[in-house]
Amino acid sequence: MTNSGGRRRQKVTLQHVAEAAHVSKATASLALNNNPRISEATRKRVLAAVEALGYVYNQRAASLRTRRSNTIGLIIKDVSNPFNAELTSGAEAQLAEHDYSLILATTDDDLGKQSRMIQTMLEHDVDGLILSPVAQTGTESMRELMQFCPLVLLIPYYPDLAADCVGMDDEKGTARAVEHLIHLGHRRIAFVGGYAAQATRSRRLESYRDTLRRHHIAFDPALCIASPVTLRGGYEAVQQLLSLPAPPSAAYCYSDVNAFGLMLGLRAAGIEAGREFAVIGFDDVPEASLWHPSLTTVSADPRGLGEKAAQLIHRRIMTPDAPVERIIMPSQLVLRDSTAAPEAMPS
Amino acid sequence: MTNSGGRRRQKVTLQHVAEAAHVSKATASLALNNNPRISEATRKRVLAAVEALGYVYNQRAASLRTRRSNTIGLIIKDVSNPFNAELTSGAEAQLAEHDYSLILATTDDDLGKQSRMIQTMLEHDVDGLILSPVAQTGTESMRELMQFCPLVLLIPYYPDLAADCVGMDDEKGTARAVEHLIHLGHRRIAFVGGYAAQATRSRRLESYRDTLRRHHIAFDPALCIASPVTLRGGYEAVQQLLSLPAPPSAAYCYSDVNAFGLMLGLRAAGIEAGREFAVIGFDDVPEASLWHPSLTTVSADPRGLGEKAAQLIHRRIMTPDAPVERIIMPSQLVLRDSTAAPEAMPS
DNA sequence: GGCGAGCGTTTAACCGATTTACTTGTGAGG
DNA sequence: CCTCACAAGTAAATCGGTTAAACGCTCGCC
Repeated sequence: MTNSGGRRRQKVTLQHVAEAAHVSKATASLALNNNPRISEATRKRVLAAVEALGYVYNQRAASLRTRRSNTIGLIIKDVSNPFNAELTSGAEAQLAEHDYSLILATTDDDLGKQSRMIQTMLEHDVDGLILSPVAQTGTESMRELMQFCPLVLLIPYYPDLAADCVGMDDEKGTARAVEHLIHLGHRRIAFVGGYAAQATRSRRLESYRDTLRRHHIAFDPALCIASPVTLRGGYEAVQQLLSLPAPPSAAYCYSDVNAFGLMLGLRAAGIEAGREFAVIGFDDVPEASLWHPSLTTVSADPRGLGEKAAQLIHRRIMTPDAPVERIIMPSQLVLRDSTAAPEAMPS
Repeated sequence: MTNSGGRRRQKVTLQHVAEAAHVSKATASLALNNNPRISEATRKRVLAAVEALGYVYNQRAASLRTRRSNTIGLIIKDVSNPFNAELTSGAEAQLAEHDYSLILATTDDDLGKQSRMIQTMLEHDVDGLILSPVAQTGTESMRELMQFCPLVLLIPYYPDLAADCVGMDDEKGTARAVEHLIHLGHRRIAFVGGYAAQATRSRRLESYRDTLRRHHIAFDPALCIASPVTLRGGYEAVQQLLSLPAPPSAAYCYSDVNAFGLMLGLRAAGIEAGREFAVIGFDDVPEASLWHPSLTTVSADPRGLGEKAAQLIHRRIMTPDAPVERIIMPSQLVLRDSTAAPEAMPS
């Protein structure tokens, strides 16, 4: 048990295969690519040589000539968030269908790191890039990036940019959620979770305010709490909300994760989510239906998002001049047990 | 807004840079690599040309000559599982430190897909491969793979294989968990979750049986329930367990996810986890401490695992003849509120 | 004044595939 | 018997970098 490195097997190239099959390198290449000009007998010999020598095709060498690397870059903020994990999973699976490999990089929501990762992807010569841009990303830098490589954005809100993109319907989803709470009789509705700088959050917040306004309910900044998109973020919001002079009777959360945290926080405070305090999330992760009480949430289908992005980038590569596609995945409100009419409405 | 494809920018090569800087291609290359033989003045000119032309380095072309692709493959079963998502996140971050990019592939726990993904990784000429092998993977196929590319296994149980590997201490972790339950007075302890074919599960199950034996408690197969590693898996186990003639008073779960599902199932059945029924998980995902009641669990540090795997593969690449390293990450039992002495012991 | 050392740069081979254009061999047709 | 078409295979250029070896120049030294 001395070492596992030992002598690595010396690489077998197409040249070796060709020699073993008594043909030229060109013939070997054509044979492997099923070119009809190569006779069946010869092809068989080549394949036999491949097998005998244990040849492995060198994608990188080929790509130098073919100018296709068969890789797609995916740049997101953070894989450990379940929403992104699902998205990644969907993208990877879909790309594998078309024989693309996925190169993954994360930005930690940092603009500098994002630049570096984009640069790395370009150096690796990816055939396309799927990017979930960090909040401060400028339209201009995206426009420039598009000159270098096909691009799909995981956010549908660069109106001035002729880029394919896919995202979910934050506005409608939010409006439905907030309206549902209003119809139940809630008047003091908190908005919980997400960083202030997040574009997605701004849109949802905007829609939340609009919806309140349409129903003649005043917007109260004190009910609006930013936090990391984690359980803890939601958990800690509870204390802030409950210590208000006029605490809310319901909360619309930036993500399911925040909503779960909020519910745990409520429970710790002796408040039963559902009957005593209504909670709505966003994402509809698998946990939502099993939680107790089950979570009313806006369904966002992250896996579908990833798959769609993969399809878009593939299409863009195949037909570079196709019209821009901006896909807004419909979001729908899934009613469950975490929302009920308010029992005692504070204020 | 007709299309986003348009004319892609024509690629600038080192040759163009060299011409613009009035030097040879070789000089340009050396300059970019900070070779001390190039004068500062020349280097400046080259860098200026790079800037002016918007040159992007072509990693793939370079790798053909250097034989280093600066990519590492990571093959796991499924990214959407939070444990794997954390692991991936840790590996990606650690690899980025050393300027490696991560190529990600998933197997869905399917041997055939695993073979194809390994093949793809080899074709992409990854510098190293981190693999979480599916259950049926044979030692021999791993040994063969090692001849092609440095390998780190995410499972520490191929005793006959001189491969680097990293995993967690399933035995000790399990033993501590089960002993804790026994010390609390539990005698009927269920083992919940995981597929029967999973090697990791077998080891934990074995350790569970050993521990029971050491404490003179008979093993009861009826208390042992296999399930998918999902919330639902744990949830559904509850019904089976409660319908037994002699139901258990505690459960040791294959993963936190299963434990959460089990607790939800208990609640649905009107049983309070913690006081009435003790639950222990495995993994210590972030949710564990915030759950209600908070979950006693074996801490496994998936992110640390990913980081460690990344370090191992990097070391193996740097020093191919280093001795084999088998790292068993210590697992510790984190005591929280989901385990308490049994109130009413059935049977 | 001739020689060797050292510096900065260049030439050209090389990595491992693909692909274009060319060659060779065979058989049909006139 | 000659030509031509066609089928099967090959030589060589190519992709965009890296790198060993060579090259010209200046300088110091004996």
